[in-house]
This record gives sequence, C-alpha cells and structure tokens, in this order.
Amino acid sequence: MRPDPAVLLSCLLFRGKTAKEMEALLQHMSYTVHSYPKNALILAEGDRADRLGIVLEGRVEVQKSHPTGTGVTIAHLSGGQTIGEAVLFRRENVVPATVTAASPCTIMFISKAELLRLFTADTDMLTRFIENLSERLVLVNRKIEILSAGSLRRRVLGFLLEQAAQQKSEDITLPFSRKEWAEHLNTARPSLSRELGYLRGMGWIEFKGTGVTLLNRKAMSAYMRTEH
Amino acid sequence: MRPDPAVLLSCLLFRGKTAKEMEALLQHMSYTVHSYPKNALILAEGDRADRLGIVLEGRVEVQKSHPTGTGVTIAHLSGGQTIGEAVLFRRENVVPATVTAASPCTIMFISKAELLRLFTADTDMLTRFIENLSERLVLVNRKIEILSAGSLRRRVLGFLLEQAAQQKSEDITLPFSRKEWAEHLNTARPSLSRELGYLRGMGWIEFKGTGVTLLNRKAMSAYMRTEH
DNA sequence: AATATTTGGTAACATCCGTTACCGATTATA
DNA sequence: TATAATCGGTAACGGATGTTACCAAATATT
Repeated sequence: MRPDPAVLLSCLLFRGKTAKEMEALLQHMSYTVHSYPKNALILAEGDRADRLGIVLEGRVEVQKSHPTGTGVTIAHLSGGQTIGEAVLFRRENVVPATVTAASPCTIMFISKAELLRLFTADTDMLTRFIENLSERLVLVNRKIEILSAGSLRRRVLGFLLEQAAQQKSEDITLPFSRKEWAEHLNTARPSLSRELGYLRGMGWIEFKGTGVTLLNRKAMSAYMRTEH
Repeated sequence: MRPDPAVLLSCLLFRGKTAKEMEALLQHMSYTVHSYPKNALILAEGDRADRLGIVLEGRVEVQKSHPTGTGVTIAHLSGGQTIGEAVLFRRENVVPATVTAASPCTIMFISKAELLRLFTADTDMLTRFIENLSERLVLVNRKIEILSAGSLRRRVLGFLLEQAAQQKSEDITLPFSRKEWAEHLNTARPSLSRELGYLRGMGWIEFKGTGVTLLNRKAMSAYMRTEH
C-alpha cells in the first residue's frame, strides 16, 4: 500500500519538502504500511520500539496505564503525527505507553536503521527530527512549569496567559473540555469550576463553553508576579 | 587552548570513542574554548543559542529567573556535561535560562553547523546526541508523573519507590537536601518533614540525613495502588 | 421525539498542606 | 574556638482544594 504524499508533507519529519521531492523520496526509502481496525492495539506498554510510526489515516490514542487499572489518555494523534520518536533512540527503548486505534487507521513504519540512513543522506530531515524532539522537550518543560506554579489560581492564570500569547488574542478557544482541562492542570473538575467562578467574579475573565475571554490581562500578569 | 580528551570522553556526545579517536577528532573539528571567572555570566536568558557548550573544567549553574526576581536553580553541570543541547535545534532557538559559572570554569563551544557536519560524518555521534535528548525527555516525563501523582504522600512514596528501584536497594541515599527534595516534589519543606514523620510513624520508613530505608515496600506499593 | 448519558456549575464539608515561628543541630566563616 | 549562617524537625493555624452530592444543560443514543 502506498502512503499519501500530501499527508506525509504535514509530518514534521518531511516539512519543507515539495510534493515532487516527497514522491522521489518514497521511491528510495524502505518502509511498511499497516492498517488497524478500530480499538486495535498498535503498541503495548513494554514493547520494544525499533521503528518510527507515522499516522497516515484515522486517529490514534496514547494511554498511560495506571496501577489502579484506569488508563489516562496522554495524547490523540492524527494524520502526519509520529509515534515513538521519543523512545526510538533510547538505550532502554521500551514503549512507555499503550497505543491504540481510536478509529480505523493506517500507519507507516520506518525502521531506526533506515532513519539513520536517511539522516546522513539528508541533513534537513535530521534537523527536523531533532527539532521535533527539542520542541517536545520545551513542551513538557512548560507543563512542568504549570504544574509547579503553585496554587490553582496561579496554574489557571499561567495557562490562560500562555494560551492568549499563543493564540495572539484575548479571546481564547480552549483545546479541551472542563474535565480534560482540570486533568491537565492536575486538579479536580469542581475545583477548576470554582476557580473560574472566582476569576469571573473578579472581573478578570468571561467564559462560555470552550471559549474564554481575558478582560484584564494586566491584573492577571500582576498576580502572577506576586510572591504567593 | 586545547581541551582535555579525557573529559570529553565522559561527555555523552563522544561516549564509546577511544582516546586515540578522540584526539584525531579534535584535530579535524572546529571549536572554541573560553574561560570564565567565578560568577561570570555564560549565557543570558533570551540569548540566541547557536552553539553547543561542553563543560571542560569547573562547575556551571543553570537558573530560571522568576518574574518576582528570585531565580530558581534548575541544574548544576560539571565536566563533560553539555549546555544548550535542548534548544540548539529549536526554531525559536532562544536560551530559556541563565547560565553562570559556579566556579572558575572553561567551556568548549561547537557551532550548530559544525555539529551537523560531524553528525553526517559520524552516525555514532548522531545517535548519541539524539539518545541524550530522548533520555532528557523521559526524565522530565518522569518528573511530570511525580508532580501529578496527587497527594504529597503519593508523591513522596512514588519518588522513594522509584529511587529504590533505581538504586536496587531498600537503603536509599538521596541526591539532595531536604530543602531541595521539597522543591523537587513541589511542596514546602515543613510539609515534607511532616510527611516523613508520618511515614516513620507508620513504620514504613526510617531516615537519617540523606539516607532513607524502606521498611515495608509492600505496604507502600499497595498504597500507591489505591485510588486516592 | 424520548430517553439515556455526559458535561458543567454549585454548595457543603473535611482535610491536606502552605505558612509562620521557634529551636536545636550542623556546617560555614571569622 | 567563637560566631554566624544554614539546615532540619516540630507544632499551631488557616486557607486552599479535593470530595461528594445534586441539578440543569448539552449531547448522544434509541
């Protein structure tokens, strides 16, 4: 089965390539493509990771199994996103999470050896790959910052300000539901609701559904600058 | 000034090389070496990161400046450790922290372009570099796990069990002081002390200074498996 | 459309834990 | 050695937040 070049071009690894270059590349690299029905297990926690996955079609779910039995969803991946790039080059290259098909999907696999070959032949791809890892690193570092920001109020404000900066607007559309948001901030949903209510009472924000409007960014930043 | 090959061999980038290979490599790569007096500023937050630093001598301190003025030390680096490897390949390659000389020190710099050249010439080095990034990534992911473990008790237990597994012993030697430990767990020092006292009262642990002994790993693991 | 399910806001309650203060022990500095 | 500074344990207090329960609104399912 042949992967769709258009999807691959949206993959960070191949960013910057022309459709033509991508076609040519596909001819000269070795890979496999695999289809999965909905809910199929793609990678199990503990599996050895020796190849990179690229989602071609469908949606993929990454879950971290919790000792208590309830799994926590870490990420949803769709077309162009990669699987296992963070563990591929580790010495102890064991998959730390379970990957399943959230919908019927097809995935392209490239072996580690082939990747290395591609990297030495194409410095751009190498740069893209490292770039991707670095980006991920700052992302999780940011998450750590949020988690260690202190009180729930600081965590919420920090997150909102970050989103505003990212979306370059005072009108933010959140990427998740209240429940997921609470999880992201490592708090309980009612606690988050209470906090949002408080912030609305202060006249700092307005919100409805997944939309939040920052009414007083100055005050919010000032609060973040206070010691506690 | 010539760097000491012995120190470089302890650097992850060059791991696995013989002294002879290292010597030869030094002859054929371009780099600069710079000395700093104690407390000198090596990199300022916001600087552009376009080269990799390797600590040759002395100790280096990495601090994250907090809006309130007080800086938080993120890491101490010494011989063989690298500076800036995580941001070097980012699109927005701006140094996110301040790097200063904790003692008089000398640092070797390799430009990004030269690094790329080395990578294509030497796949081992490339693998080492990516390996390093990946390792860092799982490290911070582990930190996130600890931070989001829930109650302080769960965070402390989780950390202790992890350390025990890592040190393969019930007698753990902690890598930091109480103050630093509390910071790592994102809590206040008295809170940590209180919790340790409680765990001792339960007969689960014993501790003195930086040493902790797990007396009842089974109970501790069982507690971690409970829902709350 | 009718029903079931999920989502989100709210309130009451209990408790975890951050804060402050104090003191002895340990370690740096004179 | 004497003094200062830091580290670490403990206790009291209060506020922040997790927990539970309930209800209305939105959404999915039949």
